[in-house]
Amino acid sequence: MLIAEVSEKFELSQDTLRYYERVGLIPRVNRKNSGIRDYTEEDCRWVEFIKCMRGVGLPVETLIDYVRLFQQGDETLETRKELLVEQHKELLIRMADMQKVLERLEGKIDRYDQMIGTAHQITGFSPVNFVESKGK
Amino acid sequence: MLIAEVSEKFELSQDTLRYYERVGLIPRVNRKNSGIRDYTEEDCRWVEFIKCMRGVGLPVETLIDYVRLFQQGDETLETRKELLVEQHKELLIRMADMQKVLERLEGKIDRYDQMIGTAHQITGFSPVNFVESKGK
DNA sequence: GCTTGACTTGGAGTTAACTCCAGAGAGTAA
DNA sequence: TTACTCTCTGGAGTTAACTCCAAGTCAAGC
Repeated sequence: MLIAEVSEKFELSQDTLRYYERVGLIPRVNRKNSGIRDYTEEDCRWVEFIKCMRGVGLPVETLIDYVRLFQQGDETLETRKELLVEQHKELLIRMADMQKVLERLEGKIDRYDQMIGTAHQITGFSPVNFVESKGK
Repeated sequence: MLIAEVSEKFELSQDTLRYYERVGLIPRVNRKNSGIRDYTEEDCRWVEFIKCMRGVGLPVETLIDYVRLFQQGDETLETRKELLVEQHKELLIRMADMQKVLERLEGKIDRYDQMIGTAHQITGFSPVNFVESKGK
């Protein structure tokens, strides 16, 4: 598979694909005689995996570590697992934070709805204290 | 309240607090005669709010818009609400993505557990296909 | 009056993660 | 052969969001 096809398939620019390979986010892709990249199915799976993980913000550094460990073979199974467990933990924390913000936004939106509904009656009422001061 | 106290209280560097104000992430803080910032409770609430929103990745640009709209008064209530609704929507999307990744990581971790448990029996078994090829 | 420490401003520097570019080579089409 | 298209590499440039720095001000303590 040529880089143009992989780029199309995963909606990643060719530059990004080359960058991923250069920094070690995916293992080195084989070249044809002419030096042109020829992506295998396996390569594509790596691309998809990395795109997915980057998509939710796993750090490039960490993913590079994972790929490096992977290439070192079975001795690193434990370490790789621990790396994944750590990332799983981080994700959980971030999702909990987001859940909190989600609820906070909902509260704020509700209050805006109320204010908009009665906006003409209560002129001079400061939105500052009403909206911002709740749940300091 | 002095900048040092606010910095301490919210665990944001003084530079970050000044930066937030400079770019409009929080409204302008009043100064004493000597020119030194004197944060009110209201200012602190803004700092907390912005820290919280930035913490889950809402873009600086968007939050600046929100603050700007806020300062324009009641005419922007509707717009502000829409902005919050949009961010709420985005958060939901991101959380759904993260949920998927969470499950994917769990699957991967399970497979690593299996492999580690039987690592001595199955020598020569390639982790590449076993771990990476599932659920292409 | 002088030193010290916290604060000010404007502007430059940093970091992460791409993104773009110049110059060159290979393969195909006329 | 010439032109065109796709790709290559190494390196420079960009963007977002801080982070650091130099030079200066001010209030308090000695």
